Amino acid sequence: MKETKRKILDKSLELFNRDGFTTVSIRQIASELGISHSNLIYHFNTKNDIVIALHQELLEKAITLNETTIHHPNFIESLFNSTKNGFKILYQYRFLMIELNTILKENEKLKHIFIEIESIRAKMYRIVINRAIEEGYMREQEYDNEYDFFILTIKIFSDSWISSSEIYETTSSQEIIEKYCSLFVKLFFPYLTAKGKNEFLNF
Amino acid sequence: MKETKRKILDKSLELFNRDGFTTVSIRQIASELGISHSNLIYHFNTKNDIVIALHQELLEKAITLNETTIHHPNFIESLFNSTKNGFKILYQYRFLMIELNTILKENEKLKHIFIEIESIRAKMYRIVINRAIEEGYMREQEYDNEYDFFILTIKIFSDSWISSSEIYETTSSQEIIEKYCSLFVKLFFPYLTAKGKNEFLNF
DNA sequence: ATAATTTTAGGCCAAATGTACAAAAAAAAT
DNA sequence: ATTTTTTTTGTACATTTGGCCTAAAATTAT
Repeated sequence: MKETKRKILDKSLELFNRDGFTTVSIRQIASELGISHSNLIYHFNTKNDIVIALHQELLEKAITLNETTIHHPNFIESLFNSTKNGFKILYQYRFLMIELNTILKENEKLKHIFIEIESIRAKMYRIVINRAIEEGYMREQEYDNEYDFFILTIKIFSDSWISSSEIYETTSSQEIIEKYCSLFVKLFFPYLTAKGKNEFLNF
Repeated sequence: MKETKRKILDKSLELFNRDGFTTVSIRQIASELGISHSNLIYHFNTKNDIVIALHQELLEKAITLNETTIHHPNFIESLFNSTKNGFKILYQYRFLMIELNTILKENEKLKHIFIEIESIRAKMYRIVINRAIEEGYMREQEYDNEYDFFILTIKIFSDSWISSSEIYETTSSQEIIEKYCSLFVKLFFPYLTAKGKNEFLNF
């Protein structure tokens, strides 16, 4: 990637995370970089193009992560690790989640991509849960579609923990990620078997 | 309340919900009402003042609701009903939740109010859960602070189901509210006792 | 070395927004 | 009836923003 393009993406991410996507203008980004706004527009026509590029980056990082952690033998350990890594990456691009609705509203293209990915994620969770049941870590459903609802809950949590932390938390990024990470994995606890709960609490 | 003031609040709510808080300007609200923007400013100096007034309205409705439903004898029934009513009211003011971070970022006053209320809500949930345990509807904690974490989860869900629905759902308001309401109460299911689960599934 | 292409800068325009002020119109008080 | 107060309007200004066009500078290709 061209150096200027790279610099634009880095600075945009920094400013979006710091001041919010909506309030930061293309001109501000250019100004903070010490380049002309025309130059910035030459590389990215609109703010939306920048977001799409940043989102693409996030995606690639997430995919890389997935490939390295998916074939982990132990369910509990794998749950803890992949959550932590996933949360870390997401937090680097937190402006995306904080103003998700606004961003998707004016960016139909990104919205499609986003929904598509969420659907894939849901299927992946379904597979993971099924395997956890087979291996005796999670219990069977106690009513129809119980785990479909659970996956929906997970989805909502994943999409919104960053927004929530932005409002209520005042500690460091590190601590925030750990707190919500821990909260996320605890969502699974009540669905674990005795064996699963045991391993969980030992962690 | 003065008639004009009332009309401004109603129209603002309508436009904020429809087009998003950030994109709607004071001038647009005035224009849609057929009054001069100077007149609008006479009543509400800034958009933030309008939000605060709307939030106040939401609050008053929520408090009224609370007073009428809090002393319900049956835990399960009370959970279902108060959730449904609460969700309905919140959905009327959905723009608040959809752009919560943006709104609170530029409105320190509202942020304090919001955090204060959330803290009260958390305490209320704690009381409700304790009573549910005493009455044999919910099980005891299986590890330290389990219910504190659960309450945090509830809080995050309550703050974000509307944002999520805005992205993924295409059905009617009615159906959306019912869906997420049902999802919310299901969060409690794994923590119920056999007695609780039984009553729950009968509902 | 020169031509072609890519990258960068500067300036200008139109639209939108918040802010401020003065004056008209309406309503209320005396 | 006429003052006073409240409500409403019109207008003008400064700022910001995105969009567009042209030219200069830098880089690359021939």
